Order: sequence, then structure tokens, then C-alpha cells
Amino acid sequence: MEAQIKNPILLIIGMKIVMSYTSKTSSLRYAICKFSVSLRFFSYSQNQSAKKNSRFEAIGDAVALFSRLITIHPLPSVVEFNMILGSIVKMKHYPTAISLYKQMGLRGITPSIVSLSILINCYCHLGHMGFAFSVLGMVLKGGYQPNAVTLTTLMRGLCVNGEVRKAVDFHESVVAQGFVLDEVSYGTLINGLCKIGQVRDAYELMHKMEGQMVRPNVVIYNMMIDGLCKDGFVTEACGLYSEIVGQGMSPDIFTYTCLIHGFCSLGQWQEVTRLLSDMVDKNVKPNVYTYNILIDALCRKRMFRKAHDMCNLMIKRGQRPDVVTFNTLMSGYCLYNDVDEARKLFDTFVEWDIMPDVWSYNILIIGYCKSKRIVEAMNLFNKMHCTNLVPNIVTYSSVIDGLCKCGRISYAWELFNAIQADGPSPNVITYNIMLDALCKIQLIDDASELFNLLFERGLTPNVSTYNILINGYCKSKRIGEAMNLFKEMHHRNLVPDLVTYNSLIDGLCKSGRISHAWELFYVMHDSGMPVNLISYNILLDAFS
DNA sequence: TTAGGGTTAG
Repeated sequence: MEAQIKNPILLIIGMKIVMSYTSKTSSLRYAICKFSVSLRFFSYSQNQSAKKNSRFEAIGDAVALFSRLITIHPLPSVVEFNMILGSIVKMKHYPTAISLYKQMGLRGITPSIVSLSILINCYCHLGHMGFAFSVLGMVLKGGYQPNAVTLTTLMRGLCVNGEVRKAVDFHESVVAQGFVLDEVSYGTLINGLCKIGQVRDAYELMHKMEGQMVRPNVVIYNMMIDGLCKDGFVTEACGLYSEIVGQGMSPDIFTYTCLIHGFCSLGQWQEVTRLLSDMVDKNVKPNVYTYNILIDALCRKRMFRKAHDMCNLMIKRGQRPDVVTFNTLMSGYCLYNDVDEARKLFDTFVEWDIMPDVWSYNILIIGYCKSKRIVEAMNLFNKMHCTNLVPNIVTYSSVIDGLCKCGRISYAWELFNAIQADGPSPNVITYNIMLDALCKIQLIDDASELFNLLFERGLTPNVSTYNILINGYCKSKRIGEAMNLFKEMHHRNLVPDLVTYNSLIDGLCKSGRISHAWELFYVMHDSGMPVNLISYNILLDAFS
């Protein structure tokens, strides 16, 4: 059955393609190129106006056009098909692109390295890295030459699927085999490494790429600057800024925004001001991200008047506040326990023509829970279900925490089980919340069972998980089990913190094992842990 | 002549 083209503009373009094909191949390419641009436009307008159906129509049109092209005699070249597949990938319809790729094969169209790279990209986006690499196998067996795009796509796939290390190893092996990578390939790896906090390795890689005759561009410098700033190495990030300038390149809005973020985190306002005036000199205009960072920094310092002034300034300079701006302000108010002020802002979203997102709801739900106003938190949680917003694991964890802290543990437990069965999978934070609740009501054996379940679900406990359980065991006077967990932390390369030591020292003291408590106190001291007042009070209490 | 990388908020 012939597919219908629903959009009139695309119908015209589609007809143009069929007509022009009979005359000239170049016209066909021109028409498809226009089609591709139109698809991108529709995809864009879908984002802008949130019209649910336009994306569906655009994808429908793309498929319809593909179906028409595949029936033309003689068949258009693979380039035309690649252009349609590329547009479908841009619309994130990966399974559709894969299915159309397969149809191409059935029609006897020989894929090019571009088609195969698109296919690899689809599998990577779907998290099917095994399939992605089997396509690479096809590439090699078929005598194609994988290029920098093919290899970068795979490296990015590994990075976004949580296997950055494998991506780095893969890069090393392809370089050793003589494949040539470019600045995008290195940028992908550097970004992957920075995102998992391996900034040092990223930095080394940036210097290594120069040995491969690939020079870092501003994008790579920006990623490094961002990574360094987020790790607190703002001085080093500034060094890279100087390198950009020294090499005759121009720092852009990303460079400045990342650096401003770094200095805001350190509270170095003078540097922030200096960067802002530097931006004026270099004619780089702050954008909504830059303003949001500044507003966030002001809110964290409780400078709400100045934060609102900054909001007005951004409007005056032609930058519209967005949902992040409002979320940032709401978050600031909640940080200082003023959930009512945050709620007032939330209620003005409509006036600003801004749609609240999951973050907006989460900020308020957490705010209400913190103030023990569980009814209002639950009302918002229920209101979310009436919108198109899908609560995420942060929403559920916050609500579960709120319910636990208000003593409604059975309801919290019900929700926890519900999301285990069907919902956003609980993460280690959700488990910690439930574990804490169980320990607080002395159900330490149930907590221990839940702790085992955490491993079964493939999650990794963190220091807080151990602290919660150790504290639970200590409060139940089961010091032996608490000490076993303490040892287990070491095996898992988890470094005990002040909370771990204080819980154990308290537990040991309250069980009359004061000499053991002292021993542990010295272990803590020797490990370089800054001892706080709580530690001394625990020991003083024990002595008195 | 189609395919791959970068900034914000819990």
C-alpha cells in the first residue's frame, strides 16, 4: 500500500523529487536536501511549540518519501537514501532508521560507509553496543575503510553507555592499527573522560593528540576547561584559556560560561566580574546559560534581590529567562527553607509562558518534604500525573523520603515496590532512603535483606549506604555486624568518612568497649580525617 | 556528498 504524505510542503517536495529524478540526478539531490532541511525544521518546530503530532507527521513523511524512492526505476543512489536516514536519525527515530536500512538491503541497494556509520549510530543510541560493533565487523569484512566518523560514532556510543574506559582502549587500538582520527574523535573521548571525572586522563589525551598531528580546537579546550573547573582546578582552566588566546584562537561563549561557572563555585566574584568585562571587550554576549549560572551563584549566597536584578538585566539585554532560570530561583528559595516563595514563582510560570518541567516539580516536592509538608508534596506529585510530565527517580525518591520522614513508611514501601516492578528503577539513593527508614524503626534485619537486594539489582552501595547500616547496627547494639561492614567498605575501595567513624565510636562506647573506641579514634586520626566536635563529645560522654 | 564531539538547575 502506498504511504500517504501528510504535509503539503513535503508533498510538493516529494513530487519534485519524483519529477526531477526523471530529468536530472543533481536536481533529485537538491530536492532531497531541501526535504532534509524541512524535516529538521519540523523537528525544531516540534521542540518549540510542543505540538505532539508534528514530529510524528515529519517522521511519517520521511518514511513515505523513502517508500516512494525505493520504488523508482532505476533506483536513486545510496546518497539519497543516506540523506533520508540521516534526517530520521536527527529526529531520534532509531528503530525506524534501522528498519529502513534493512529495506534498502532487500532492494539490493549496496550500503556505503555513510549508511553503515548511520546504522552504527542508531545501535549506539539504542544502547545496543554489541550490534554496533557487529556492524563494524561487517564494515571490515565488506572491505570498507572505517573512517574517523565511523570510529568516533562507536567511541561516543561506548562513552554514553557508561564504558568510557573501553572507548579509550578502542581509540588506542585503532590508532595502533594506523587508523586516522580527527579533532572530533578526540573531543568525544575528552568529553567522555571529563564527564566521569577523569580530568587528568582527559588532559593527558589532549596533549597526546598533538603527537598524532591533531590540534585541539576551541571545542576541546572548552570541554577541558569545563572539566577542570568542575573539579575545582580553576587556575589550570585559566591556563588553558591563555593557551587558546596564545594560539590565536578566540575564546567563545562556552569558554567564558565554563570559567564563570568555575569562579562562581569558588565564590571569586572579582574574577567573575573580570571575565564579564573581558567578554564585553571581545564582543561575546552572555547567553541564558551564563545568566542562569550567575543567578544560581547569587541565590546560593541568599542574595535574592540581586538574583532578581540579574533576571531583569538579562531581559533588558534580550535574553529571555527560561525554565532553568525559574528552577534556579525556586531552588535558591528552597535552599533557605522558603518553599512558599518558591511556590509563588512556580505559580507565575503561566504568565511567563514557561512550561514547568520535572525539575520544577522535583524542587518544590523536595522543598515541601524538607518542611514536613507531605500533603502539599503529594498534591504536586499527583498533579504531575495530570500533565504530560513523567516523574523520574528523583521525584519518586523525594516522595518516598518525605513519606518515610513523616512516618508513613508502609506507603513509602508500597511506592518503592511499585517502581521496582514498573517505573524508574530505584538507584542507590532510593535504596539509602529506604534503608535509613528501616534502620530508624529498628528493622535492621529487613534493612540487611534490602541491602542484599541492592546487589542483586546490579547497584553499587556508596559510603552513605554503609553509614546508614553501620549506624543501624550500632544503635541495635550489634557491633560485630557493624564492624564487618566497616571492613567490607575497605574491600570495596570505599573510604570511611567522619560519619562512619563517629557511628562506630559511639556504638563501641555504648557497648562498653571504650578501649576499642579509642583504638578506632586513633585509626581515624592517623588516616588524616579531621576530627570534629561530635567525635570528642562521644568519647567525653563515654568517660563521664 | 549523505554520517560523528561542547555550556545551566534537584
